[in-house]
Amino acid sequence: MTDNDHNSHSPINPNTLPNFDNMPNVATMDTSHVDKDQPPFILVDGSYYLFRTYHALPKTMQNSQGLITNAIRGTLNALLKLMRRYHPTHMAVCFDTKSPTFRHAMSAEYKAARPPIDIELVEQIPYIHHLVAALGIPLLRIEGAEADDIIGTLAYRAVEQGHHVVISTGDKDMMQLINDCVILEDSFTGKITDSAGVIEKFGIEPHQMIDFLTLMGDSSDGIKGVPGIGKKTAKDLLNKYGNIDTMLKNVAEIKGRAGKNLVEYADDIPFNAKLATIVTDLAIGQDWTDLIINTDPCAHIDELRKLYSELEFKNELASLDHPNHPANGSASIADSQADAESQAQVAKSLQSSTIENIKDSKSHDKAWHTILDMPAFESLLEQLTNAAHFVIDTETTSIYWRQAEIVGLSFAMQAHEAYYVPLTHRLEGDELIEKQLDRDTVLSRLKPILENPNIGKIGQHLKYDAHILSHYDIDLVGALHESPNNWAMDTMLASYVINAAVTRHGMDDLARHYLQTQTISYEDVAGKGAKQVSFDQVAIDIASDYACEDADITYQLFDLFHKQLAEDDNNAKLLYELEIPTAQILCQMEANGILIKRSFLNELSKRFDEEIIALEKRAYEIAGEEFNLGSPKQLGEMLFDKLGVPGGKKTKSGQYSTGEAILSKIDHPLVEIVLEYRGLSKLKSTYTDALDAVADNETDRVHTSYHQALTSTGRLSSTDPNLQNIPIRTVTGRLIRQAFIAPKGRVILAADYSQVELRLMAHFSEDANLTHAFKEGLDIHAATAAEVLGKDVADVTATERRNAKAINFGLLYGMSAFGLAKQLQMSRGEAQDYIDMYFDRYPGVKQYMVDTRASAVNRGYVETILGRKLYTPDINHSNRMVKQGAERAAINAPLQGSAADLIKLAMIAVDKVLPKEQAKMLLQVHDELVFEVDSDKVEEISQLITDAMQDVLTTTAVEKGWHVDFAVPLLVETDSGQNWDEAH
DNA sequence: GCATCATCTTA
DNA sequence: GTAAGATGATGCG
Repeated sequence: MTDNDHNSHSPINPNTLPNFDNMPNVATMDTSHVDKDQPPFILVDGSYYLFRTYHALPKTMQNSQGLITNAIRGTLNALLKLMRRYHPTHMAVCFDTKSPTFRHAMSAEYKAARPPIDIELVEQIPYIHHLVAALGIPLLRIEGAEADDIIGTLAYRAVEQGHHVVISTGDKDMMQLINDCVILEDSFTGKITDSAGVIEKFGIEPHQMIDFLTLMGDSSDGIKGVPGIGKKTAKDLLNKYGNIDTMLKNVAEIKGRAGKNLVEYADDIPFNAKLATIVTDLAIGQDWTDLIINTDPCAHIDELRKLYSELEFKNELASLDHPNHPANGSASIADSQADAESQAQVAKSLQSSTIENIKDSKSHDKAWHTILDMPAFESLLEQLTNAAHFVIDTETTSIYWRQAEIVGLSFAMQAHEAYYVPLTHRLEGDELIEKQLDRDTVLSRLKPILENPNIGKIGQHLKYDAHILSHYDIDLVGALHESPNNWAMDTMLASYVINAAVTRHGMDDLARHYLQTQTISYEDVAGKGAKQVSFDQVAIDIASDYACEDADITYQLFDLFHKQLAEDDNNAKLLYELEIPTAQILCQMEANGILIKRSFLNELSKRFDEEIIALEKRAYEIAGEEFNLGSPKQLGEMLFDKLGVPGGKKTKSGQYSTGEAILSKIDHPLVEIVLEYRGLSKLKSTYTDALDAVADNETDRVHTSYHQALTSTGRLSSTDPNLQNIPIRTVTGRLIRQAFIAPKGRVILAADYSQVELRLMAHFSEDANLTHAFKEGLDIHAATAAEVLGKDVADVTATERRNAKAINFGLLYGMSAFGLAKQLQMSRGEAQDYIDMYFDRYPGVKQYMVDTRASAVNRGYVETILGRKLYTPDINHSNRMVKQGAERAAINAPLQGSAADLIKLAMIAVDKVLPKEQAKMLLQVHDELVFEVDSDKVEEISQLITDAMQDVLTTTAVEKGWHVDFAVPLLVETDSGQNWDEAH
């Protein structure tokens, strides 16, 4: 099918800039003459529906030819909805065209910022154009004009001539066109916005919308805005001054950053205002009176029939034989016409995208029970014993597992039914509420069931519940029969494996996204902020609803994910063979903790403090006055204003940039002091003081928490404290590492994968040179320098090696010449030459970059070595910067993500062979594992770990069904010593 | 009291 | 240029 241009109109010269000074203003025009009894003139922002429905509706809407039809259906539904609602006589659907407009002429960025649209959407566009035509609705595409401006112009003319207007769009920029007789209606979300709606949403009037956007900026439209002025400040300033002109006249009285930046960026305001303004006086031929809907049922019925059958819109097709034509806007037909399934899909997607339409989970028929007596508990025990699997959730006094005590337990054995067993809810005076069952009795009766490996355990973030239960000497185990590994399902990890990027993986997020259900929030039951109480202070009936809902929702999620995983064998394997076993190991590692030498940390802290004070004193002498050395703002003003040092650059929020990269270029005694001050105060506050504060007072061990469902690539993250960013690069920083020690009779042993991401690059790219270097065991950075410069490895200088190292890292990060130039302090051209030389010598690597970008664009995801799909949602973003960012992330993701897969496999492999009496796994730092090991077994255990890690792809991975023919050797380096520094 | 910015730490 | 988390300063309510 080809696009049919019979509805396109004569071009507008994109180089002719509109006259913004005399632009007619829809929001402020006179509307007293408008007759509201007539049906409104409807202007549809076709481009909005195209993009919105394409991204919001499932891609599973397809015909048997594999054509995705979600945007076609979504846009069609929007049109039909409008016709049903208004029975309009005049209407137009407006689309952008590909040709440049005056906005391109205004801004170079605008010109460059036209990325390709997803092919799956492009394919749908001609169908939409044809459908609009076949429905008898005028379609407007004007070369050189944007849909927004066509709509603005026609809306103005219609109102001028006495008609009221409905603009069908969800684009907030269009709010500037609202007045008494012009409203916006988003037919996808159902939201209608009039003047009151604008005031409610942004606190300003529609006629202030242009100024509002100009001040605040709008990244999606490339409007920069004034730094330091966001939604809120823009609103307040407009309320005070009415408009930007008045604001600028009184700018002297505007305090703070906003006032300062208004002056500084005043010159940019007119330009931004133009970008934000919708044109209302385009020289287009059509008048609203020309845009008549053809309501003759027979006019295009054959065309419609053809389209519906090709698209396989069955119910729409059937409805054509009905006496009424859909273009009549007959409600009875329109309601019956979309087929039930796709209507349901549309409805589902709608619910997930608008909070107002989300169910609350209580609207179901529910059977939620509170267990308060032994007979009821006995009955529950019997059900749990006989269940193949069930959901368990613990309620506790804290979100930190280390200090949490159990308050109650909830269970679910099927959807829509749940049980809560309150144990230690308290009255205000901390007294236990009497009617509850005894905690220890309940736990001891549950213990055999929770420890029974044949009864599957399901939960949301089970690592947490496992920690809690282990406080009470219960070892939570129990898998599904079809998956051998422990725990039947962790819904958080399941969601993470299925799609790490589509949503966060907290239960509230999962309920909203997958079940279209808004759960009771913790704040609802326990209050928020300082007034929040712990769960044992929540009344039992309220707590029971909350806890039962958690278990119920978790069960429903289990049902859903179980089905989804049955259809994707690799995802199931990633969950059951990789993530869940990893979670169990993490649970042990967190519980182990790492011993620290408190006295040493305290000494360091004291030493740092003395040096900091001395530095402050010297700084004040140089500056001539006291100021806060830790304040970038005060430092910037002191250095660049008061002391008059040249080289001041400002950040986007208007203050001087004083980052290390800038300061280290400045030759001034104060700078030296500041850099040393910063280094020391960072070490003191973030490490020496903080570690001492979080260490267990009895055991002197520090227990981090690993978050397993957070990063976009599959890496773990570590918090409270973060033990993945302990210093190593500087001598002083390394002192911190010396505080991490082993207990008497043991040593710290660290094992890390050498150059794992570059090896993965060699594997994926199959580049002959890179592969060769690793196979020969060369110093990879020196080898790169030698290769690129065409000299012998032995002749490579230190600088040459350093540059090669930077380029190797750059590769992993999706490097640009700009970025490399900054890193190496060379010109962009030099950096580009260097990159060109590199790609000339490593053509496989270049090809990998090209292929990975293409894969991300075409499929919407990239894959790791174990087949984990990492989705790249912004890969076709309309903003060029965002898109390029997504491309770099897409290049990096398979490398970083595969390294994460490998270390998880390694943890599982090592855990299996590690003699638990003689060694403990303590930490994971992305490509490194840290252990404490009996001193007399170091050699032996070190070898055990090295072998397990190096052979992981030929042993553990294969056992679990992943067959990877890795292109280069995996190398593990180990070392040991009295502390973590010595072990590295 | 809470959110955001700038800065700095790691792989 | 990728991926994270913690801190102090600052500004807002």
